[in-house]
Amino acid sequence: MELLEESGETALSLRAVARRAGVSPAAPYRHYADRQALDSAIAAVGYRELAEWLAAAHPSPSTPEQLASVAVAYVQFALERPALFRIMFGESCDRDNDERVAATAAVSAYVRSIAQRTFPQADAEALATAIWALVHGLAFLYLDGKLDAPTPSAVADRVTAAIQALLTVTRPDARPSPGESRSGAGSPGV
Amino acid sequence: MELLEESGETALSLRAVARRAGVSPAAPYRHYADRQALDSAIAAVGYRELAEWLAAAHPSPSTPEQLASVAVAYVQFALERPALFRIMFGESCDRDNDERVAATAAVSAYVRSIAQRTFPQADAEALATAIWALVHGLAFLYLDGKLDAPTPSAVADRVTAAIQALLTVTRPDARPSPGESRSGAGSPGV
DNA sequence: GACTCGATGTTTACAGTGCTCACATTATCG
DNA sequence: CGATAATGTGAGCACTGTAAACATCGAGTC
Repeated sequence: MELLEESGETALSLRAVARRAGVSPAAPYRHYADRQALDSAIAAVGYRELAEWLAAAHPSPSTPEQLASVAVAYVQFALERPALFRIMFGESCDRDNDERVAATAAVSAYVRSIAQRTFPQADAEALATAIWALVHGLAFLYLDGKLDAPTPSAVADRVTAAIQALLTVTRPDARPSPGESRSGAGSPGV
Repeated sequence: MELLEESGETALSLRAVARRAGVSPAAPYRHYADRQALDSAIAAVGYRELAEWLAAAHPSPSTPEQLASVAVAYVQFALERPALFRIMFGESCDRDNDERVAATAAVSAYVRSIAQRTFPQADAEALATAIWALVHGLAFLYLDGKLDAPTPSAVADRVTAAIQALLTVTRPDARPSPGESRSGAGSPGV
């Protein structure tokens, strides 16, 4: 974890960990089966810290505004600890790691409870999935620079705006406009 | 690209590319400055293929249902070509790579045009961000096994359900309590 | 045609990595 | 106290990214 905070994810190696611990390069293999096991262990810790971080933003959100503040916290976590976040989510998950599955299940349950509390009338399962995905996607798009993140507060504003936008969209009683598709104007160019 | 499809992202190395090309280990350096440059080039191709893939799902969506079909396509792309998708989004983006920024800008514009067409009355910018994030998040959560993906059609169903759930949520009349800023004041450590 | 020069490829080399194995040390507990 | 499990060590292998010096080859010019 120290290495991650100091020098990012590329600096993380079993050998570097060994050096930091003042121990021979092979020693870590007594504690972690392989590199992936180390990653899983770190990720598990990360999930727990993420849960605490979110709870600190709001222990039990029950309004869209409170939900938004937790969403902002999620994105902030990703941006403040990018290396950790990438290890938590940017790799194929080792599904055999119990610690790891338990921790992610906890996050998942937490999101579901928020969804249920905030929108009791909705399909909680689907809504929870959607909310987690929305927030998770925002985090990654910012992390990858697909969305500009000039200042933390600008990010916070855009996150809340995005959530606001989705929640306030009223389903247009879809009568497809007779004129129909404005010629390929919106097709993906490139 | 061949290497990616055949053996996943871990099999991708400059040396492996050289071998595949029947050429010495140092030869690729005449074409790519370093490993990251190779990744960027691959990613740029990936963005273009993603754009085509989405356009194939629906050339210019203008209803929530059509939007959902494009969303499903996005997630499918991620699941069918995980290694490519991870290179496109799972690494810190090299912002100096022109090809790359252009391609992602195109995707971004594409999403915005969909948002605008489908929900003309909404804040297009924010909504586009939200939709992209939602879909992107779904893709990553599935990719990482945070959401179970038993069959492609089950995934498709859950993706549409998630979008449906978000779009049909009616906003409960919860007016922001006075004094609470909407940009997430109350979240820790900002 | 000879000649230059830029693009491309080759060789060799170095440092860092994951990982294994045989061996040493230490700690714990019966 | 001594057996035994836990932990650490060293050397070594195959692989990676990257660099530098050297070779080749092709297109265009005199």
